[in-house]
Amino acid sequence: MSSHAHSLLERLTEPQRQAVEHRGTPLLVLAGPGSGKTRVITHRIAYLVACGESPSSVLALTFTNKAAGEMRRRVQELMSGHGDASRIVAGTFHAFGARVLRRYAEQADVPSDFTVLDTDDQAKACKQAISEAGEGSDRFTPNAVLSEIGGFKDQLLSPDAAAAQSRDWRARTIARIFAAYEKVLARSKALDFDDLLCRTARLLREHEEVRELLRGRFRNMLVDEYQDTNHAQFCMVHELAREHRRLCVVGDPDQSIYGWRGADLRNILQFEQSFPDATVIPLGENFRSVRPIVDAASTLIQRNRQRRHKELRSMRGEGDAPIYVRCVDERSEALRVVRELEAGRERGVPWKGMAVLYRMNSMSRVLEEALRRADIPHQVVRGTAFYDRREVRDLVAYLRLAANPQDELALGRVANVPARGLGDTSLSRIELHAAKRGMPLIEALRMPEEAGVTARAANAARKLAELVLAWRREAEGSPAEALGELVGRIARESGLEAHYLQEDRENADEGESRVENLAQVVSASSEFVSERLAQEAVGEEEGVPPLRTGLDALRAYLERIALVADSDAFDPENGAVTLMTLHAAKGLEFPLVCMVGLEQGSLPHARSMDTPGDLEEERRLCFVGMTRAEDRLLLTSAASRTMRGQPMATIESMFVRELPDEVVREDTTEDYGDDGSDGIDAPAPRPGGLRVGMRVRHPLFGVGTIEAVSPRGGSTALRVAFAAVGRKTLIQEFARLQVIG
DNA sequence: TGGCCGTGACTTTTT
DNA sequence: GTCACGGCCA
Repeated sequence: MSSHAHSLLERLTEPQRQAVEHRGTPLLVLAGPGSGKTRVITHRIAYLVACGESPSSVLALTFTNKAAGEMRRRVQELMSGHGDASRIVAGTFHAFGARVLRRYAEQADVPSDFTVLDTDDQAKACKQAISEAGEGSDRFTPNAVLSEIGGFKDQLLSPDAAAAQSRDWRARTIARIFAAYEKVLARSKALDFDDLLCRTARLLREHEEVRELLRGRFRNMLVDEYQDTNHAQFCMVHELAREHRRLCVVGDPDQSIYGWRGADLRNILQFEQSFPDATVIPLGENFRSVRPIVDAASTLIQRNRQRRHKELRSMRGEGDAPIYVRCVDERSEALRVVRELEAGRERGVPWKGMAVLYRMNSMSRVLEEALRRADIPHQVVRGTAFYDRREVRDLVAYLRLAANPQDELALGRVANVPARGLGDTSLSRIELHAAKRGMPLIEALRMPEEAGVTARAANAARKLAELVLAWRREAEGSPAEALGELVGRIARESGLEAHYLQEDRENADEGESRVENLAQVVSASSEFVSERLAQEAVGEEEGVPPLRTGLDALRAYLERIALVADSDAFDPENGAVTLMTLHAAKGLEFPLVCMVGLEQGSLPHARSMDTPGDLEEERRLCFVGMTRAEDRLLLTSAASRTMRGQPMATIESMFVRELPDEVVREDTTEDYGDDGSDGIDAPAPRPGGLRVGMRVRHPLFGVGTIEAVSPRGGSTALRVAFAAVGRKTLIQEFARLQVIG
């Protein structure tokens, strides 16, 4: 063994070392939270290479780009010159699938220059398919259909196969819509995210020569977050690894929280059935959290039936027990959180070491408001990422058109953005005409008269087609370096820039400017290209074709943004408290964590309370949240929570009762809204609770006396005489008045 | 064609 | 409460 290989085994615990060293049979590492999962994977890769395996024989699959990037970075560090880390293939399942499909496009029966649809286009394509199948979207909502189509794809079923196994009318209809959907995608030369997996799995299953080539190349496989794999991903892994069986998967069934997205827990629970001579190594030592936090989370998760037994032990020793508080309402809850964060700050925890977690994005609002009032710097990890914003997607749609003028979905999105007189009626007329004549839509746009549209629409259509084709020519004729200029030109000539400039002006308080976001796309594209060209110069990323023309660059950039969601935008270096959903928190850790909304209906969520399997997933979600905390964990619930504008009495989460007695139940009678400070956050009085003569406190005006109460429209107007500012008329529902005394 | 208004729906969302 | 979509009217 080389000394470098030897040194890699130092500073690992015994089970970690076993997992790194193990050879010869498939390996399942059951890695509890904070047990050094990433450490094991990265050390294992570096160790394999140090023992003489070629870096290019290593394939490491992850779910997120962030995880893949982190893995590459850490492996590189560990290898420190012992071998070429850049030849290791570490990427997401989807990116790997896309790469294989492009390479073996012919065998996979996909166009080699396919584009990848985002969720929005997927919905549009689905709508289109529903209507092409002759159904109304009243009976079949795109989202419901899409999730069934996703299910078919996950099971590697073709539309025909799906139709063949349909029992009733509804299933047969959905299979027909599925077939229509596949046609829409094919016309646009597009694949959706599920295609990247299922088509790769089918390619590997059906084409022995491709399978053998890839098996020969990737003789060392690793899979991260194995509990989140779906059936198609399992097939990809199984096809590649079942012969050489040099496979190491790492995961934790207790942290499987994506069942609703198709993750199949059986993949990890029944690993030994799929790979009969498998070895299993549990990692139960937790190096992240203090003992009472680990114990509380562990007690909770033991209620689940669908799990593999694993003792969790804190290696950090004693610390504060988690605290649970039942608050009056969500505002009071938010204030309790604020108090906790401020106390943490006083103990020396930096803001960035704190997180507030919730089940639903809609719960962030009240928290944001409270943190803003308390002047606590914070960032919300949003559901809608940069590339999800309207203006960005509009520009991206134009870019896609330039790359692929046949992209009907992109065209449909921006044909009339900004408004150019080419509305739905004319567009569908032209679409119909194109379909009849069997010509690409872009060609039909150039001769709109044939479709019989108004002169205004015809003019707009022709201009649009000419624009798109001109961009396309420029893309082909310009060097890759000039991508930024091309993107800038498209932003300008499409009219988007002027359009959003106008909108920015009218909407000064949008917070951030849409035009600025467009400019960000321009700079992001040009940064992307220079990065890629720099990599090419040093010969990194083998097997990826070099970028020559602007068109190559444009395609590569589009692929990147299709496959890179930007939860990657989460920046832990930012000196701010992080607000995010429990799902988004997976894989992260913070010294101080607040988890809000522990109520029946929120956690567990109302839609997941009735079936035992779903309920267990909710419990795992709670487990994941709790185990993010290193030193201190605050759990809260609100006795009353406003949902859909209505205040509703809530029932404490069943998970609270499942926690051990050691968890401190804090005094619940305390009202954080009535702490005598400025009264800003006092809960509003119940309607009708105010009477003439009452003394009240207003956040801005101070203390006063109610002089009159009168109904006005649907609300109640109050005349209040304030000591400091005199008489004011206030609307009761909006003025957060607090009754004194 | 396009804008405005009313209705309904509304977990989570690695790619 | 908020957002998105569909229908209706100018």
